[in-house]
Amino acid sequence: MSVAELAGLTGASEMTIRRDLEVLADQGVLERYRGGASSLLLRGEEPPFGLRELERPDAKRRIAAEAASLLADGESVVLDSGTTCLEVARSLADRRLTVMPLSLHAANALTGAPQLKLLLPGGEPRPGELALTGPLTEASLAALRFDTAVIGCCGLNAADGLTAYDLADAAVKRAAIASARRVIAVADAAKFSRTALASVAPASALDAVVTEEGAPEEETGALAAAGVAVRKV
Amino acid sequence: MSVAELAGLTGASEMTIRRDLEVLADQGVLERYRGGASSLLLRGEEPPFGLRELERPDAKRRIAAEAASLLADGESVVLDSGTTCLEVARSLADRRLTVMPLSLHAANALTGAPQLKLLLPGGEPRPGELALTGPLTEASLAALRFDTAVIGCCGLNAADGLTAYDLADAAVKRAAIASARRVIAVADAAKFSRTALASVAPASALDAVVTEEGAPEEETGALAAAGVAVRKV
DNA sequence: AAAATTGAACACAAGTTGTGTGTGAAATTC
DNA sequence: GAATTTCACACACAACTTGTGTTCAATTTT
Repeated sequence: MSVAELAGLTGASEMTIRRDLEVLADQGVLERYRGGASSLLLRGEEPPFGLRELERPDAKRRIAAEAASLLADGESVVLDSGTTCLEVARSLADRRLTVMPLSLHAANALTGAPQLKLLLPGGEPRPGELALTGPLTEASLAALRFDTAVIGCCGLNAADGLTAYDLADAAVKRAAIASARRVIAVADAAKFSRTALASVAPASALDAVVTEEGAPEEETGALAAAGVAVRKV
Repeated sequence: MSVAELAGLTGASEMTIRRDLEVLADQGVLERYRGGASSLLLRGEEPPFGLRELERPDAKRRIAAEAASLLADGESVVLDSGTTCLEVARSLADRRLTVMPLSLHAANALTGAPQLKLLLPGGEPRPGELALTGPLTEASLAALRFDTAVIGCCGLNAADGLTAYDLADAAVKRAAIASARRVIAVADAAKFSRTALASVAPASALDAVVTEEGAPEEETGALAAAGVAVRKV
């Protein structure tokens, strides 16, 4: 895509296009070259956090509210990384809970929550995503036992189970699931038609899935048949 | 202090005073009652983070830059909590280092640093301060060995050593010092005339102190006599 | 019951952010 | 090496956000 082409398509000036491309290049979304830029996504990779957060915010908010309603006051919760789980964090701000978020985005959303006991795992924040990963994270999780784990994912279906794009992320999710008595997965409709590289857990490891009305019947039916409580909002 | 009194002193309207008082009350700086508010500081306690960050930012920046210059590329550094250390974090953003910040403020300042390897300890972020404390933090530190620790403090002098207001904080500082080969303290001039509740370490535990020109001669001299390299900027 | 205080709604000013234009410098192409 | 394109800086301008003041009804206090 050339700068002139983008300017023509958007109606913005070339200067604006250049400025925006520079920001996106810094985010790692695209590669800049003289006269234009080429996308670095689209190759089965995950779009960057900033872009994903703009996708269907209303659906995520509804799913998050429903997941939050499944938590009882006083519970201890481990909260996964990702945009949907960040929304869950936001809807937990006024609750009385013990929460361990697995990303700095969620942690920042929860600092200042008056009644919430916030607990951070150690680890290395992945650039952009700010998901905490690595041996420190896994060690922190291994040392604790939570009432509930709220897990996000990149792909989810009965056949492949819960999958993630990033191997380090998948290991953390697995550790979170292992250290929780109850596992709730949050997933919008698009997740059911996707399977990512890293396998996290079979569908049978989940106690409940919160999704939306648009989720394909055959997939949610198969999950229900596997003993997972499916809630559509 | 009554609302009308404050409005008279500042020249602002009562509505503005009320709004500002509400913010400060949320921060825990003061207690609101009908007709006015009373300060919760001034009792030898530490003013809240937001206020401290506005105090002498230029001096902190100079001290931070000097401390940063003492670090060599490639080093592993544990970086304490507090406003001065937050400034150190900012001046580390373009360096090639491994950094473990002990507060979420510093962590947020360093996400996005391209060449920096960021490592987070676990722990509970103290409200406002966002300093990570507790057994998880101490365990994370105990498992690691750093080249250098950059430590802030509430009070520092040759007689009482390095002191902090918060007991949990002091324990974390002690753990950070114990897991580093070299210890650099950063302290503006005011710290030398103050001794806080919790004792962290004797002055002899420090390898270097970075402070400013206004620091009292007798104190810096006593530190130098104890074998501490003192740098004034 | 009367007085004082408060919070909400609206209007307004100031500061911030994003955008466009013009210019000269730098890089690429022929 | 000259011509052309692309880029980056500077400034001007508009849209938006933020903070402030006013008014007014509701609440609390005396």
